[in-house]
Amino acid sequence: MSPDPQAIRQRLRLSLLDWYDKAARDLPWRVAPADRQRGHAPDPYHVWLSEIMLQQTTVVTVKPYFETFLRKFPRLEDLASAPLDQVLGLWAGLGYYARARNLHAGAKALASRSTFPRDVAGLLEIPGIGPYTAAAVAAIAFDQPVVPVDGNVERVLSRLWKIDQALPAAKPVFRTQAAKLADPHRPGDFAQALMDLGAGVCTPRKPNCLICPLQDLCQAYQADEAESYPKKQSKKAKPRRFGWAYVIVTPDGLVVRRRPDRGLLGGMLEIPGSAWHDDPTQATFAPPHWLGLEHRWVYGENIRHVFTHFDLQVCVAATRILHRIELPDHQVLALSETGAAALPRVMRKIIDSGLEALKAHQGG
DNA sequence: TATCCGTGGAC
DNA sequence: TGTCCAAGGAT
Repeated sequence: MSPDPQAIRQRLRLSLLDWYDKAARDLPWRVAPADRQRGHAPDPYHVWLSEIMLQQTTVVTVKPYFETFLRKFPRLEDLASAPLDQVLGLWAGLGYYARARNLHAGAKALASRSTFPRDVAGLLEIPGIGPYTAAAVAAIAFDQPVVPVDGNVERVLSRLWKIDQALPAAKPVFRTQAAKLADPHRPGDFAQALMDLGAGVCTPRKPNCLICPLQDLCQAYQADEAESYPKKQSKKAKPRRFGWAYVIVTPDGLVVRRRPDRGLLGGMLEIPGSAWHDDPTQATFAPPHWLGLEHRWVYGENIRHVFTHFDLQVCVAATRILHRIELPDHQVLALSETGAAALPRVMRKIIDSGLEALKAHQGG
């Protein structure tokens, strides 16, 4: 007699929700399962904001940013009416800066509506919300019976059903399997339970199968192959690129400029510098011509930084100039204001390197 | 479908 | 040092 798939899925839901009731993580954007069952609903704004921040980003990293955003923008309308540059400044360091621009556009779109969209179709119309986030918000904020499919859910499913097709090509398979699992009674908790399981038990490396509530259902565990799932397609090697950056300190502060609002570090501030070349011999010391030639440069520690699809190595030169300057396409940022500025991490590294070099050479 | 898009932590 | 990859979306 073959096992009934419906019955297996029902056992899975009960086991996972029972585990979640005891083991749910306490997260600032989450309503605890006990409170949820007493009728406490999460704030859709909080759920949406957290989900945007959590795209490809760990909980530990997101927490302080989430707290800061809620403090600065307690309501959706506060975020919608904020200047974009403030949003970029508060987002600085979190990465994937298109998310910050989409968050701001999304806030405007949401605030212009009479109600927060409650279903996947409505949510998909909001900038920055794709299939995963639409399902996550629909399930968590509104208890719609859908299952968001993220890396955690893919990993859990691949092991449960021992799915051999490789990601990302097999994503449709996972979405089909996930949809079958939707819990009709507690969709929001079920979605969060899957993610907690993936984050804390069914981890990429050394999964803790011995405490897993789904152990008796897991086909990969039974084959002693949990760690070899999910199957993934091999990735291309990352190239390394090279460039120069020029940290220029004037009496009023640092010379910076705004990057184009699309593409790498879109809309963020940067330190003037060369293009980033694949060929290191093309990255030569060539400070901005508008500075003139008589400047004395000091050299900071080279910076290395890892982007998604290339590694970057930047040589840092720094100089202090005694006169004020006005330049088209540049602005001067007071040193006291770099903290709140829209400076991505790589630029902060460059600034630190340059300022350190200037300090080391002072009076020397 | 494939590529582009940050950052930090674990191993 | 290298490698993986984390609650993905836009194009």
